[in-house]
Amino acid sequence: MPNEPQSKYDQKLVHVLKTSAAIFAEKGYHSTSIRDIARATKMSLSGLYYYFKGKEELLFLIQDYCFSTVIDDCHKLLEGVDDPVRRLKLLIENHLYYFVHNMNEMKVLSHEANSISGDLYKKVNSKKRQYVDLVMSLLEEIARANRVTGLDLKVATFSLFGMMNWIYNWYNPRKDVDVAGLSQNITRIFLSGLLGDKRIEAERLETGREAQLERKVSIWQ
Amino acid sequence: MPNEPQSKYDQKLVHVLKTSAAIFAEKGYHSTSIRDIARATKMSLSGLYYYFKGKEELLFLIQDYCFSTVIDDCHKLLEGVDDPVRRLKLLIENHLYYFVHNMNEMKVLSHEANSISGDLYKKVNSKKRQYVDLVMSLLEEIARANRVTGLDLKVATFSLFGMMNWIYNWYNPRKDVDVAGLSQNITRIFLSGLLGDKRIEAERLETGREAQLERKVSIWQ
DNA sequence: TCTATCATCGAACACTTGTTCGAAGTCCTC
DNA sequence: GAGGACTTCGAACAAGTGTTCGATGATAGA
Repeated sequence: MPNEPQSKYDQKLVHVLKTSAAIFAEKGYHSTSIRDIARATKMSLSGLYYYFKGKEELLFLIQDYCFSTVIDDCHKLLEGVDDPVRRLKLLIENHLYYFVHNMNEMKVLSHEANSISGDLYKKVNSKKRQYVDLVMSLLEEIARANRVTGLDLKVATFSLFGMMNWIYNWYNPRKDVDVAGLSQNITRIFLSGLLGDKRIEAERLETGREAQLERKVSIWQ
Repeated sequence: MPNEPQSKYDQKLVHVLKTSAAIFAEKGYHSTSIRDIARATKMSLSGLYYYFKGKEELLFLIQDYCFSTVIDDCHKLLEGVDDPVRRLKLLIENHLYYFVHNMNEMKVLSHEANSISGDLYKKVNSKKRQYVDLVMSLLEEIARANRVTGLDLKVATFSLFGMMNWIYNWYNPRKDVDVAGLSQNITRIFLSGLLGDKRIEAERLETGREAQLERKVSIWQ
């Protein structure tokens, strides 16, 4: 997508994408019809198809552009920073910053990850994998430097993504802490959780209680 | 749902619910047609409607029964345990235990939370609120007892749920750590994150870099 | 002013959707 | 084996879906 002097075409495309993202975020991708989007953008049904080949490409354009921005800015932000802890902090901050300021698009990116298929899915997902790898290697570095042992780094990585990406389910920018506060809190929990107390690591869970209660495995009994 | 000698009716209903949950988990609720379910259960389209009033009630039955089991067993497990930290550990363990052993149903519960509406939505959500309150009050207790300051407990609460509920996006029971390991890791990260290092709390994020890079607010520029 | 590209539209198509309804089949009890 | 409840089914319906197509404005460079 071009940068400086956005053409009339680009402006309108962005308008379509923004509006679509808002509706997708509210009703979900599959429950949104092209007619819904036509109504919201005040365009005709067929007129929309001038801007995308099909509904799935519409979803792709939102996801891809949104995610690309997050990643690109993340790399810019990390440039020249060597300390892995500092790098991680900046990554978290960047991620949450975009999440909060583009909740619709980020929700569509997170929640509709599997609503896309084929090559378009592959395209988004290869970027996603890169991003995950970046985080995981950062955690590895931090863990090694701080002699963290007995922690599964894949669990740690996706725990962090879970904390960050879950916010579209509860966060209300008007009622809750601001982005800075959100970022600080999550960073603090995760980072001191990562480096944290060996006492907690050592303590075993009392699996005894499980058997004691003869808990079902399947909820269906 | 009755317990001991399940009637033929109940057995078949459970079969329908389990099969539906599996398809919902794979394709998503809205992209699943009743015809898909008919095919998978080897029943006729209209025959299914003997077991539920409509597609939405089908989703409700899965979500409600699944969540009720998790909560009921959680309360049983916590009964007689006073130490809030121990209570939290057991809650996490219970939650993850059911998540891993009933991934389909728990994914449907998490991912299709907004695919349900009206009274059925209210019913599921009032339980959800109770469950969230239980966790939040547990965290409050722990934070007070350990003189944890400057931590937003709502952020902490939903960070925990994010860590736990996100697993349907990545966890593979055949490749990754087992439930016990998963539970230990997440408990360790969150708990030592909660009680954790004051140093991390004190450290301010370098918001300077933000301005330096004149990052956009909206990704659409 | 002519013209070629850009942008938009109404109408229609082929298809899938959730749901209903009346009629069968099946089972157990008397 | 008659009667009644429980269970299943085929066929149909009305509504909504994504997408296409040919035609019509708009725009701007020659």
